[in-house]
Amino acid sequence: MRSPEALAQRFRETDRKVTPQRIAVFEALDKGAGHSTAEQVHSSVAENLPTISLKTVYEILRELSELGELVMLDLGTGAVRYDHNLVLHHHLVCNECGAVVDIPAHLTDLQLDGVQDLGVSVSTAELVLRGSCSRCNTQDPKQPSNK
Amino acid sequence: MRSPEALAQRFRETDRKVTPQRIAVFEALDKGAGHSTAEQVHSSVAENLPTISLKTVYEILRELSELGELVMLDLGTGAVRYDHNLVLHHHLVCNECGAVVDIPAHLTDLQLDGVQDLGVSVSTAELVLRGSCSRCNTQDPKQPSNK
DNA sequence: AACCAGACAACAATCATTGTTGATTGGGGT
DNA sequence: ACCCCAATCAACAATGATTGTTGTCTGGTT
Ligand SMILES: [Mn+2]
Ligand SMILES: [Mn+2]
Ligand SMILES: [Zn+2]
Ligand SMILES: [Zn+2]
Repeated sequence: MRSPEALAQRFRETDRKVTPQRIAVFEALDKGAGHSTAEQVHSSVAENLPTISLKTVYEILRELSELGELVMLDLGTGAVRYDHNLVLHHHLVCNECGAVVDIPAHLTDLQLDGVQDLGVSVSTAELVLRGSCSRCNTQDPKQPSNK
Repeated sequence: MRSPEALAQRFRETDRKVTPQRIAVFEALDKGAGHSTAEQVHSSVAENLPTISLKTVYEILRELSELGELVMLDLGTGAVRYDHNLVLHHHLVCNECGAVVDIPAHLTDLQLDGVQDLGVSVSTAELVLRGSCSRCNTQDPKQPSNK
């Protein structure tokens, strides 16, 4: 994701209004950890903008992903995650605390040898690892960190 | 998945009854293409057993996956897919027709170089490719094949 | 034959997400 | 400063896959 200012400019350029709700969502995403759910974004924004509705948050998040400024991730955790990291990468979902960890693409050599022999053509490749994050790996388990 | 007979034996061994509904689901999975949804299994079984309820199908499928005889797959296609292929492998989801294609694990060199440097430990790695299946790749598009 | 797991109908409930409607507000171009 | 209309709001209803519930009945297994 780009800076809140860049997003505001993008919204103006595409004939969208830059409202306090949108600014607040831009900033929450910018400050946030990076794989928030819509509920989490709403909670975060509502600290300063108590009247914002969850519906509006959903709409802003959808617009951002339609503009390619945000990536919607379905990691099988129940709710969609919104990723502000636009660089190609993969993810690890912690089995203990549910945290989502970025796995840089260059750390995974993804050779698809002979896949084209199946007659298929591949446009995207998404790798989802499951295991333990560094927190749950180091510290004693069952510490409720982020979820 | 193993043969319907082996599953029946497994059910008897674990103090479950081998009912006509269970046998019918075993056989439908055995004959089926391999990545059916619960609805699809129900439709298939209902051809010969018109009175079977969708709820019962869900319960049998859940038992099979709890026993490790079936793999539940969430490929982001809306409904869970039940995979009777127990050998480690990956999947391609066709963007055109929605078909799910098995990608043998040996065709994908999955090197996770330096991932442990992040402090994480990996237990499973699931690769989901998106693109076109061989049918949609070869034939003219928009032919409604399997879904 | 008899017990009880399992199946059944017929629901209600869940949970994330989207849709609706009608009223209000405020951003931004003039 | 004004005005238009996009955007937001509340307050819901609806979606769709899946699970839960309850009370009844049936059929597998011993
Ligand atoms: Mn990420
Ligand atoms: Mn498969
Ligand atoms: Zn963790
Ligand atoms: Zn296809």
